[in-house]
Amino acid sequence: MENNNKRILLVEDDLNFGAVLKDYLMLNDFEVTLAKNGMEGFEKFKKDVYDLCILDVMMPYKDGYTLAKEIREKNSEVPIIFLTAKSMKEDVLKGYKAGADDYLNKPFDSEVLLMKIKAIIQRKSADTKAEQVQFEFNIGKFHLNSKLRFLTFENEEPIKLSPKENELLKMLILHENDLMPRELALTKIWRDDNYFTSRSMDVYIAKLRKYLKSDEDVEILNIHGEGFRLVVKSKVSE
Amino acid sequence: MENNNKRILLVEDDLNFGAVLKDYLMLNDFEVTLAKNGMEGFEKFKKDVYDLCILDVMMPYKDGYTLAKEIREKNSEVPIIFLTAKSMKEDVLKGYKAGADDYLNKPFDSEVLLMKIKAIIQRKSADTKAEQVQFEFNIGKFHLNSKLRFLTFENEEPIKLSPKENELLKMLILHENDLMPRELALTKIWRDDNYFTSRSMDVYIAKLRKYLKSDEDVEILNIHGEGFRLVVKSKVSE
DNA sequence: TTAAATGTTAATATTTGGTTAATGTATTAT
DNA sequence: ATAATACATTAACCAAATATTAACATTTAA
Repeated sequence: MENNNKRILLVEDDLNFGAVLKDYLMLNDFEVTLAKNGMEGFEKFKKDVYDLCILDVMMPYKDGYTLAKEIREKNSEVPIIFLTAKSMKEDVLKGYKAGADDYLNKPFDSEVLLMKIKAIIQRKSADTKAEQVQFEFNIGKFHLNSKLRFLTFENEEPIKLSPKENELLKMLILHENDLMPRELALTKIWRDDNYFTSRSMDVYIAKLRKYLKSDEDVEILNIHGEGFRLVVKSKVSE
Repeated sequence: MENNNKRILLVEDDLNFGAVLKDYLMLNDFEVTLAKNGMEGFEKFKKDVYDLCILDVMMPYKDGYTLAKEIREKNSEVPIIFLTAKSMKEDVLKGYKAGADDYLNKPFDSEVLLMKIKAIIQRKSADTKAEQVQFEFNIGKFHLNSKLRFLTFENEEPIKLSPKENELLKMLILHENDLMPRELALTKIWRDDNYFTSRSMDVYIAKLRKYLKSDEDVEILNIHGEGFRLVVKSKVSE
């Protein structure tokens, strides 16, 4: 599996320790965002979607519990693990009350943390799946099921799309009649923007054009230097 | 909180400690069944439905891990908490691999245990409702009894399925005609998602395909990089 | 008119899946 | 205890699907 790695928000004021832990987690195929205090942590949390938060309890300005409460207010589902230096009962209870899923006393073993992370993400993953977004689209006489990666023209046999074909077509449809910037597709789908990925994308545009030929009202236009535009002509009935 | 009717299976060989813990839990409105060893624990587990299992790790005859694995084979959802005297890393890892939801080092604070119990039951109670119930399925000309792990084709002799075959087929059926994500099966059934478990799953898909060959309208399709899809063709009569 | 950008097809590389058999592991029967 | 068994995992090999790169043609904008 490539880009569907789980995203972790790590909030830890000890920069040294934070960096080491981040590296370790990244080695284990997680995408890690490191914030160095509660304030920054909350800003990052609001800006992105995470599968798990690991919060240090003892931090200046805003401690882990306060941060956890704020996070819970915005999102009641995301799993939270506390890192705490003290194994005081009060702290543990306070943590659970703030909505913790688990806690770990420092110093802890990294393998144990890894296991906890896996266990927690696993138990949550089912629910998270519910947040399925939109995956069915109509475009001209075509119908795209982007979950099963099927493109159907009228009543014909569905064409199977590859992951990249599917993602690209979906992104075009989401920008129907509007510019889909090159850069956007490259950074979101190819996760890199350089000469080669750009050429690769052009190859995929060619493939999509071939698929879409059956309906002459549907076309992918190029906007030189900017990106592409999926247009549907004569949208009479709708 | 109306934790009142939650049922807990407590397996603890130290009778004194077990009795005290049981009383404490009952004072907090749980229904508690106490078993004094792994054998008895498993018998009681089979006879009744529990919302949570608390297992001592160190027990004569059958230790907590072994018991947990047996429990997991019958029921992959019920939350399990381990009680362990040692805080050895190996034990903790072993526990998580056996499907633990949490563990506690003895001696522990009863309030902390209570918090954990509440946290775990709360997080599980949502999912548990939907699943768990149904165990008989029809798929094409087949009938699956996932409790007895029997797969029957028309009037022929039932095929006995292994636990993994059974779980996997059930999960496919629950997603009939839709995508069953690889990741879901791996995290739920294999409890880990890596190269080897993924290959293991492919082997099981091959086994299921062999079983399902008798009905040519039933097929397991692959969606490259995503997962599998169980389809039933020509669903004419309905 | 010329460099950069795009269109297109084909060749090549990489990743993922299908399948069978061998190996490992624990349980049950002898 | 040892053999038989059931089940699960790992290995090995091949095939299919997907992605990238190369090569060359065409278009666009300055």
